[in-house]
Amino acid sequence: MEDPPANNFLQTIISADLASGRVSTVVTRFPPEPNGYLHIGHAKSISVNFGLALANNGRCNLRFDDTNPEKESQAFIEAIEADVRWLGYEWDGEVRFASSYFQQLYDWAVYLVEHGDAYVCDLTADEAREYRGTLTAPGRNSPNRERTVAENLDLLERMKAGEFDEGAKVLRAKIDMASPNMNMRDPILYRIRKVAHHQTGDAWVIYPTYDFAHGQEDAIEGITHSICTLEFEDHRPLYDWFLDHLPVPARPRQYEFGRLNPSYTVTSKRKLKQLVDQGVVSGWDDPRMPTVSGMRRRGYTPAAIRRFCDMIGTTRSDGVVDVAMLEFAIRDDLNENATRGMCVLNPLKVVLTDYPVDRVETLSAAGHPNRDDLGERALPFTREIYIDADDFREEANKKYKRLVLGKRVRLRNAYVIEADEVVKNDNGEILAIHAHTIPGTLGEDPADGIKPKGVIHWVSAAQGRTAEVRLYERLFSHEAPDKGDNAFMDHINPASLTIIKQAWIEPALADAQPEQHFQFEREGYFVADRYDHSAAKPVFNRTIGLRDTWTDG
RNA sequence: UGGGGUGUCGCCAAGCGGUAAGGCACCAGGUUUUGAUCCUGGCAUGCGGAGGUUCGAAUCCUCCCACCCCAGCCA
Repeated sequence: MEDPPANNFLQTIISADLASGRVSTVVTRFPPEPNGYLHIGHAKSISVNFGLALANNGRCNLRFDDTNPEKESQAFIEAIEADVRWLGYEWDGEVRFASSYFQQLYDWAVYLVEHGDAYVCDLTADEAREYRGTLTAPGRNSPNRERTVAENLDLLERMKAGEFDEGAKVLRAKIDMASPNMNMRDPILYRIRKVAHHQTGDAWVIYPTYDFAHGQEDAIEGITHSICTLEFEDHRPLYDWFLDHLPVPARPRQYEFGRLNPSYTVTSKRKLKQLVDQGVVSGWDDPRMPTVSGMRRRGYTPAAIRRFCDMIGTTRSDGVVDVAMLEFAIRDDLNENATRGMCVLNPLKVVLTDYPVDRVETLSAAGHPNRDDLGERALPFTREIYIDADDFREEANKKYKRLVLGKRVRLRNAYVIEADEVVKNDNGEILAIHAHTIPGTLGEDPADGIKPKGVIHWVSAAQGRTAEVRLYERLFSHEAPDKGDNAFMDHINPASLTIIKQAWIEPALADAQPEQHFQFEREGYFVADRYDHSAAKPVFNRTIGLRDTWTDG
């Protein structure tokens, strides 16, 4: 892993802990709930947790926080494992599950009851909310708060045995209903849910809440630094309270960092799901989705995503990160590593009238302008070729560096040509260009000293192949689509996907393997679609366009 | 109006009492058979605000302001 050592407040804490001897080995964990797909925000968390373990010669567990069977599934578990691996990380040992600690957690619940620290409460959800008080007013004690230990033990056992209906009873910690921290107002430890669990089946009808489970899971696994996002900060006193009141085998500590909020995107599971459900995108792995699987299909690389996470840093402030930074990371990676090729998106035929009709000249082009190890590719040149319609104008000002009637242009990796005439139909639409080659310009400037102003890409009409090309742009046209409740649906970019059914690609590109990355010169970075691409029917997705500083003249 | 946080360039982010790193973006040049890459230069007398301590403050103190999180039997 080439991740540079992190230098942030978490590393500072870890270094101090290592130096003081509080911990001898750093153990972190990435604890997703298997109720959805991983997105760019999770990628940051993964990068932080695995990165810190790696940088300190420690370990990082992958633990599914599966305490709420209603929303979870095995399918999500498998997808998450695949995403973590794809990002380039390997967890320590076997995958862990909170559910495999259910018996231990229950035993600890009994322990709290025995010590007078927890009680069974009969309040309904509505009543409980009312008893809880508000942000500014203290709550009131539950009428069941002073039940005897014996009675609580009996009730808890019967909850576990399935004697009560869902919602009829909960187990709560006895802390302080007047605490200014809402999380300390007798939080719920167990609730009754008579649904099968994807891991434990019908073994349980009561399930622990996040608060009662997380810290203890960390203790069981010997997690030294339990890193989560800022919104859990208020839960830390509770996290510590459980560890203080239970005979846990270790003493983990919780630390929080600021969530990643990229501009022009939404990352809440609810909103992403809405995009999928309403058909705005084709699925969770649609190339426009900020999910790990979506970015993968779009053509982002694990290295670029990791690099991006390093670039943005890890702090306790939460701001909006400009997606331009993510775009920079992927361009930077692909510029260095992607093989070059030529693809004409908006074809305009050019007939080279001086070139023999049946002649096929096999030229050679570098796989990469400054990396010989990426080899060369054969490039057939013929009398009829396609160029992009945007690369020709009948007349243009001096800033236009492409083909202009009566002027010259360099065909990338081939000859310099000069446009002689425009062929139009009755409606005045351009059908083709007639041009001629300038002899001796293969790898050489024109002998007459009249150098072309620009270079354009092209594909042989006779030897090229057609391909479907999907041009993706940002899903949202608003910098902060997440602002407001449902407003994000109003900011969807109607042009986020343009499908070109018949683009022309040079023959070498038909050999692309699914998920292979390319730079289509002068256009951008593209990837052969993970699912739809084949040699028989090539399909490429635009990952990101090339940086374009050309201001039209 | 209770509690917990955060405020350094358009964005991210170093800095931890000694006189504002870096990256992204942007702007201006140079190189270039990709208007890409690459290279060079520019870009905070200022660190949310106001006071104060100090020879000296983004860094310490006081007060104020803005924004974020918390009232799921979600995580």
